[in-house]
Amino acid sequence: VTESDLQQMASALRKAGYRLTRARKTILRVLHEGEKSLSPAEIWERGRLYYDKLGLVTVYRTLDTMMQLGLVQRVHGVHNCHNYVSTEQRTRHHLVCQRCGQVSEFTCHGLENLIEVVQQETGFAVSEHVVELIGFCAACQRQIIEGQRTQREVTE
Amino acid sequence: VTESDLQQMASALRKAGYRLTRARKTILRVLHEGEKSLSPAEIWERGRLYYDKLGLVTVYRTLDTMMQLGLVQRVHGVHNCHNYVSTEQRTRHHLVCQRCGQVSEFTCHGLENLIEVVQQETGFAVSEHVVELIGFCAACQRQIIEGQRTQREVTE
DNA sequence: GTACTTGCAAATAATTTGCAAATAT
DNA sequence: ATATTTGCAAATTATTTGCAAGTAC
Repeated sequence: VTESDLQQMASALRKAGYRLTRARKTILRVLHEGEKSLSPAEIWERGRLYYDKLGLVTVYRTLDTMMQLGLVQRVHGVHNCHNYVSTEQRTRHHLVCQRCGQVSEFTCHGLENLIEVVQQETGFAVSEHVVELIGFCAACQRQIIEGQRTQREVTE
Repeated sequence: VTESDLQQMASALRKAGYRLTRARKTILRVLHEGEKSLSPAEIWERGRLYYDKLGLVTVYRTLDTMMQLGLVQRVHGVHNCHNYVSTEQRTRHHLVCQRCGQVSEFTCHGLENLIEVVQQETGFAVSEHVVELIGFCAACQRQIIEGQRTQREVTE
């Protein structure tokens, strides 16, 4: 999450022939600094702190183009599938905290093997994959335990 | 995809204290015979062939309760995340054809190991996962090749 | 200067809620 | 008999489109 990452994403837009407008820079920035995945509405909300004229429609349109360029990815929770994160690395493997929403990435060993086996067995040609682990991050686990303790104290 | 599977799902509803209504039986049946994942609107459309008074709202509500009971699962395509399939087995691993929409399941060897490693490394407690492979089924691969051949014949 | 982009308003699509009538047990 | 469930209409929410004004290059 460095400044140069941001530059890189900006130049990817430029290379593809898109103009580097204030709205797009704002959206890039918001996605970039977000440690968790964000809905279009949330991106809009945060973006207006930097650029108060930003329109929600522009957020939708920009997310579309950025998806096409592979600069952002959709995050598929068990329920919510409409959040986005910026593609920092090329790994497509998200670890999603179902309490605080934090999204981190993990390296997924052995997936290539699995894909190979499945292709052999089924005749499928696999071109994409969605792999997400959903659970509770370390911090939230601690807070949940705290909460239980507090509750017990109150109840008794 | 047998008749007794259907019975089983029906009795799961009953056990959870839900009534076995005509609408619910219809929705179960549609999901059950569907080889591919279906959107709420598609389920409604197919369901009305069996029960013409079926309401779309009921489809939404029934899908909610069936999700809660684990009788259906959402299928997360790269774009579309609002389709459902019935949970025949307990595997949560879908192989999705991006051309014809067919959903099949595959056995996912080695995932437990991966989850274990990630938990160790990150302190995350993983409780759910979404693993989907997206690509082209064998039949669609053949048809694509056919199509190219035909096109070439036409062009030349 | 000009083509691309924006933001608004309005249109469309998707999902949820309130409630009287219907029905499963 | 009665509590649950339904289906309709209406409300809400999410997303897309048309278009004149604005802006990056």
